[in-house]
Amino acid sequence: MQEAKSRRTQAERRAETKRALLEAARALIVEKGYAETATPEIVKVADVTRGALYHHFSDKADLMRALVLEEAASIADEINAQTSTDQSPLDAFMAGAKAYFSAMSVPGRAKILLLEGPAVLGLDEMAQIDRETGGATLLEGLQHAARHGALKDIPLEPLAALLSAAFDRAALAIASGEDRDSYEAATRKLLAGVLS
Amino acid sequence: MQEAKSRRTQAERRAETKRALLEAARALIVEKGYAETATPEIVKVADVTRGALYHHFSDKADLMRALVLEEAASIADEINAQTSTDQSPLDAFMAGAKAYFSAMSVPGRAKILLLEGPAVLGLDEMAQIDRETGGATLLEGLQHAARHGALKDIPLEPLAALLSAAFDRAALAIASGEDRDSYEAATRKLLAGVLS
DNA sequence: GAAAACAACATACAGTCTGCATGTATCTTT
DNA sequence: AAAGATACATGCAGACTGTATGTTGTTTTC
Repeated sequence: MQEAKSRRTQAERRAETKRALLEAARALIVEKGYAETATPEIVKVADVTRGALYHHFSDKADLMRALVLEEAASIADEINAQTSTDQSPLDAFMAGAKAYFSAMSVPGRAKILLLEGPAVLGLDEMAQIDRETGGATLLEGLQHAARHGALKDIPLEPLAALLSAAFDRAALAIASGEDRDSYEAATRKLLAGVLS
Repeated sequence: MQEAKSRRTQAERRAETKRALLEAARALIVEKGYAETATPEIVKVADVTRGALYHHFSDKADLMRALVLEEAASIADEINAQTSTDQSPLDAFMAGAKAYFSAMSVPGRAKILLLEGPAVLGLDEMAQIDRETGGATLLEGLQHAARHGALKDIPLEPLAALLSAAFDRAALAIASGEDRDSYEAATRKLLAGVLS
């Protein structure tokens, strides 16, 4: 029987401090924003030193990047878990939208992914993360609908981008405490119009 | 005849240094972003001292606020200048959207108003500025359309928010060099669907 | 099962930035 | 023209970031 703290394997040490750092950073950044959250404060909450932070992350933005990647992966997982059986195109889209809104309703997630993330990492890198994490679902849905006759002569990628922006806005509003049903109704109206 | 530099009135002095600061800040922030633009650099380009900056603006964010207000006012002016004669609802919306895209195409403006602004001032303050500057046009258009029968049982404010987000995204894409016609076509599709 | 090698931290420091406090020049008022 | 106000200049304190260097804990090698 070995003591509680000693004799940890290196992998365990790594994982534990990284976890502590990510959780501390998440809480502080959600509360006060990235720019107002200083690294001395993060490591104080995480109960490690700044040396550990800069050992695991190349700089403060890199820590933010790790946070964004985690949240993006969680979103993708939660949406994939809600495997929608095949329905009408509109219902399929709305099911996806609702799953997205639910996943984005996890406290702090919308702020990290839709506000602080783009500000810190830039739109380009956020778009790339979105793509790699599984963000092309919307475009694929539109392409599928287009193959069945609808959306003639409409450029699909721009349309997907616009719809995505609208969904993000809805998610942000819902996360901010606005009435969920209203935003879902507006979302449905938007989708129904596009698919008509 | 008085010398070129001396004998300026206080109002002139104020206006000139404020202008120099705003222009220097604008150029640097557009180029490198707000966080990466330091006040020593701004005053160097503006050819004044940091004392002048902090005399005219309460802090760095306040300078950014002034920049945002200027750009927002310019946008409003440019859109109002394009007084659209009364047309069909869809055409009226599209005329407004195109005017918005044009106004947002001024170099740097989209970055200031849609990226850096929200990051520095927060979404709430940006929304307030938008409202005060004349951003309710979209909602008014929807309300007008609703009075003529369309949009039954659809919550208009959320819908306006979603459309606004889509427009912003289109403006950002166009400002980033994406194909303007494609985004206008997608915008039209979105609007046509909503108004159908 | 030591000792060497390595990974995971801890500490100290240099450079920079922000905001303020205090000093000086320029303009306005009387 | 003197007094007051306004516009700016300079200097400083505190804080923060990133790095360089030192130390502790873990794994590997013989």
